[in-house]
Amino acid sequence: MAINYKEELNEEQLAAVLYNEGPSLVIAGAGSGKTRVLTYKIARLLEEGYQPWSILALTFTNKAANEMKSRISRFVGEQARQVWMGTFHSVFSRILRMEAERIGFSHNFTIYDAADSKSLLKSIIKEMGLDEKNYKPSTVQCHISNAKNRLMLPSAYANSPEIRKTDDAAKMPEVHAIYRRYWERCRKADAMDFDDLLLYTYLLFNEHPEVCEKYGNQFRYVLVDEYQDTNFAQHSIVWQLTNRHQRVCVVGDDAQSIYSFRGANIDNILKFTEQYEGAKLFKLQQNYRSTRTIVNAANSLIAKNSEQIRKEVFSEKEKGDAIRVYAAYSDVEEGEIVANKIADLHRMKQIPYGRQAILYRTNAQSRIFEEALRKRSIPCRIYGGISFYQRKEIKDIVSYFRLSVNPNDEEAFKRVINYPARGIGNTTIGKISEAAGRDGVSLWEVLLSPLDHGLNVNKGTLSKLQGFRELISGFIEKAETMNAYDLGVEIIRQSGIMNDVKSDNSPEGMSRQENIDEFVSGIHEFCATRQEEGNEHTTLSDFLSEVSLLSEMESLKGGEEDDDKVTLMTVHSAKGLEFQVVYVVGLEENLFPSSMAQDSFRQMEEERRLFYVAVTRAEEHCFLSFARSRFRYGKTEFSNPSRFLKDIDARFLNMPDAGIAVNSGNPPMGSNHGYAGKPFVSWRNEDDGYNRAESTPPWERRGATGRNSTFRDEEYADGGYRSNYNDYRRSTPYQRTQNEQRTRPVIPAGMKRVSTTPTSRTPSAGAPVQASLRVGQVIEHERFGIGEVTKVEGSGENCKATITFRNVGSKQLLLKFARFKVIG
DNA sequence: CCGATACGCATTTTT
DNA sequence: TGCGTATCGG
Repeated sequence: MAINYKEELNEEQLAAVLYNEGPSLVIAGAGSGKTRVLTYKIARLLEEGYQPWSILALTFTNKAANEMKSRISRFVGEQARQVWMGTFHSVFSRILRMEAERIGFSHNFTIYDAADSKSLLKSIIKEMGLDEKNYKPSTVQCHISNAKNRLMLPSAYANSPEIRKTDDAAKMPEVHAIYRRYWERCRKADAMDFDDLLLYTYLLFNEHPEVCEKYGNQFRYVLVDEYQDTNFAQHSIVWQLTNRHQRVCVVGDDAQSIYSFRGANIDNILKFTEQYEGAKLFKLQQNYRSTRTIVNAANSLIAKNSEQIRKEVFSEKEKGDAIRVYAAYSDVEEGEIVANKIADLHRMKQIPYGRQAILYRTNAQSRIFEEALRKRSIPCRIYGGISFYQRKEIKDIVSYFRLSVNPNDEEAFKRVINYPARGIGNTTIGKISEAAGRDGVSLWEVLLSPLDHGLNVNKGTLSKLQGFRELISGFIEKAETMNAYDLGVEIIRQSGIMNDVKSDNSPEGMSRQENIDEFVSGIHEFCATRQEEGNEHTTLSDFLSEVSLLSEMESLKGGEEDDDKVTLMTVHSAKGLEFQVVYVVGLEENLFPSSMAQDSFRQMEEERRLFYVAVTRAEEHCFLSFARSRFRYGKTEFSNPSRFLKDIDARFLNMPDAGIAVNSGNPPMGSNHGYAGKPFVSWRNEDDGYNRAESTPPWERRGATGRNSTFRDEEYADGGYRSNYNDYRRSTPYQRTQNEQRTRPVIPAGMKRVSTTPTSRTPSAGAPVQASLRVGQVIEHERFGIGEVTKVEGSGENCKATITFRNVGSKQLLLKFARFKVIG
């Protein structure tokens, strides 16, 4: 497919795409087509003759990687599959698995998630006899994580006077010792935590120059998305790979750096042109997303920050409405106001629920909005909460899997040795741990030869341990050859998990059962996909190495985007998204900006960037709101409107009329006579321009008197929307996932579902018509959707077709296994 | 080894 | 307040 770059890109985008004379930094303002530049640039490189596998494109999320992959495959077809594209963690874990032996790990090393590493730290703190009041696992974890992000090994940590001083001051002088032990324990367990994936990559490249050279040569061009979110380790690895050839392009927006609490270092992007001398700077400043008002408002806000790369983001879209600010008495009223507005826009302006989003600073705020929406029968989807793989029942199963692939995995071992209950209690586990620690071996090795390691337990216990050992040994043996799905099912049965869960008929038990079913389907689907792509065999190890870096079941989720629900999420998780209407709520001091940021300049600037991200998510309408009182930590707290409301130029705001506050600041505690319970907020008439707002926010004007509520006539004009009550599905906490309350996937007509229930797969189920597939035909695949056949190879059993799908890009499918129907 | 009760704590979280 | 963890009793 020929790409008309000139036609499809603006001047700056084009320049950034075409530039290939050295390193480049693309500063991409919000909504300025950053992903567009990256994808066109990769397409261009391929056109110029770069081999797909010589291009490395790094992102932070799987979602971003998948998105880019599918966009690129629309240009270049199946070549896109060979481009090295993925998250830092997934790309480098792939490399680490290939090179594991060089750094003392095995190919099958485990990846510890945050919970695993926290649990390990907890055990270590306990073993060391440290005061658990002073040494909170999460704090220690944070220190260690920071150290790793800065490429600091235990020895360097222990030898750094500054760090030791800080730790001493924090009453945690022994963190260096914990770190060292933690490091060793991970190695014994053949496990890496998330930070290790980066740190060990760095070490691998650093200690094995030939390996570094190998990959440096292979990746002739490296691109990085969201560079403002990189930490020092990531920055350093990119440098290791590119410092020789300097063919690197990083894209990001310093104004959207909101992850410093995770180690992101804004200096990486601010100082990029210093590190890469002569790097060319491109600025994408035209915003294609939002109205001029929204863009200008956001500009005026971010201008209040001091550290940033200068840029002027502009929009050529319509002017749009002023940003309205809603003042509410209470959190509950804030919820009602927003819910009413949503209903209003839905009814009066036909704005779908699915294009409206409520963004808040903290997850705790979601509940009020959820309830307000439910009262109005407005469907919503709440993001946040624990992800699928963090659920206990899933983690338990995954732990068995992990153990079957890597029996030295200490956390998995401890998790399942007595689940389901088999009479091996804490005392016994303690003895095993002790023996393992004493002899410097893994728990599993103690189990293999308990006598050699002086394990002192009674006969009964010993035989129980033998039982567990044999159970796992059986799995280990099978893991090498058996298919992941078959073995997975076997493990769930034989371990006793199946029985345990089946015996629980409580609602929670049923939910667990469903999750397990879904997980099993997921494994099945994973194997089926791999098979269709031509991989004969999928082992548990294959499954684990992909799945341990997924937070959701992204890989197998059918598009559920189509259902019309209001989105509720934190501002952090909204980064990268856009909505026609955005409500940024809870704009109060000590909430947004967070109370944690109050005494730090840098953190306050980050909060402001966070607010900037929130506002720039809006395409057409942006609403801001705050509540004067809020129920928090068991009592009602009063608060002041956020300083950020004053940071936006008043020209772009539509403030509530006078009379919000009796006085500026907090109403008298406990005696809110005069306005308690009354809806007092009055709004201006419909948005019609900027210039009415006054420079002093009304709540700061002294002596203003309240006009009584006129807001009902506008906000509660809710006519018909109570009728569809039944459409709304109540969400209960345990149904909440990172992605929503899930609904059963819809099975497209004419195709059999492969894996709703694992047992539903019969030999004949959905057998595809395979005889007559020709280039140019359009098919609908069960998972990948609609696509066009671009290539057919082989015949009969081995017939393999290349299909370019509209949404997921190009895939090679073995017709023997693929499930689809021909539609044109 | 599980359940009940008490205590203490409380952002954001791509991987 | 409300959850997750810690500890004790059966």
